[in-house]
Amino acid sequence: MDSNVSLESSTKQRFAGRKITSQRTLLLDLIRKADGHLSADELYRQAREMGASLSLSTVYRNLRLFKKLNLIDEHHLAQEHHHYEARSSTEHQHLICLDCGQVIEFQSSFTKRMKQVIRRKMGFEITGAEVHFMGYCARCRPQEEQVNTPARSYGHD
Amino acid sequence: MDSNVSLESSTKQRFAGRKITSQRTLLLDLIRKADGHLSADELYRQAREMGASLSLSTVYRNLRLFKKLNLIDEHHLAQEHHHYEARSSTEHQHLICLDCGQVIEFQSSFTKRMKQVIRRKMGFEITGAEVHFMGYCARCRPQEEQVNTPARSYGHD
DNA sequence: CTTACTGCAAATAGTTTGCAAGAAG
DNA sequence: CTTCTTGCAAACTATTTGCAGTAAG
Repeated sequence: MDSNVSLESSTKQRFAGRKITSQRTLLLDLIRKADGHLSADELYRQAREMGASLSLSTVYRNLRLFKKLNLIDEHHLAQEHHHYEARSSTEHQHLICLDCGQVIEFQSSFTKRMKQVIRRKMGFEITGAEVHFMGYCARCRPQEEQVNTPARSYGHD
Repeated sequence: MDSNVSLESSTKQRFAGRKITSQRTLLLDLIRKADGHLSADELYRQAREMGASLSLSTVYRNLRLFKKLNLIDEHHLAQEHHHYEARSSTEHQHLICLDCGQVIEFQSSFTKRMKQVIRRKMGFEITGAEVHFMGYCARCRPQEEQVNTPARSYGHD
């Protein structure tokens, strides 16, 4: 299955015929080195802090390009703006704490299996997944058990 | 028994002390009757078509309220705007076709199980989930097995 | 040289907010 | 009557685009 992975290939190949500009190289580098997910604005700021000369439009334009070339993934987390991260071989999901706002990554084989089932049962060919769980992390979780919780009648757990 | 189906309770209870306005009643009705997910704008348009007098801000304000009261769920699909739908007892996930744009709902017990595992393993209390799979539906799926070809009109930029 | 890329500013899309008028309780 | 809600317009945030100048190939 790894026969066609090109994430590590040369810069030339990366951009598939497009021109290699300092902005593109830097942006992709920053995304790859970031350990989490970045917003367009965070990315822009980081680039400027490194002394690079580029504009926010360039950031957006290139994010779109990278996405099209499958170099990065775009996530629609529970926030107003998007987040981007380098496409990696290890697929993962996100836990979002509604209190402290942190985003925790986790892995689960469920997603992979779910995809298989969907392809078989519905003929839907899945190319990308976004799995987000919202809730409260161990630290922010309320201690006491609510008695009259109105919003949790999902066939119990 | 805790199986209070609060979704069907009286209008008074619904808004938890807030005032009951014609706009609120209509909006919630429309959301409940819609079989899919609506955007704020679609909802606004539908309401206007029914002759109702309301503004887009009112739609947004009330969507926010309904969300807070757990009457509806907000989804961040792979689009620029949000989608809303009545909170229902049957939890479901979304398949989004990147070609024709349709959003298909499906159910899977995987999600429920994943949530259990996460709570046990990570102590993360999950209150809401968004599971989206992007890809190509049976109709739009290319016949040939081109998985890695970015395919289709890449035009430029 | 040629064509694609960038920066800037202006344009959009989606959503929020301040304030005065109006409706619910 | 009092308080909450609405409508309108203006504000805001995230993102896109037109155009002329600039850099990559």
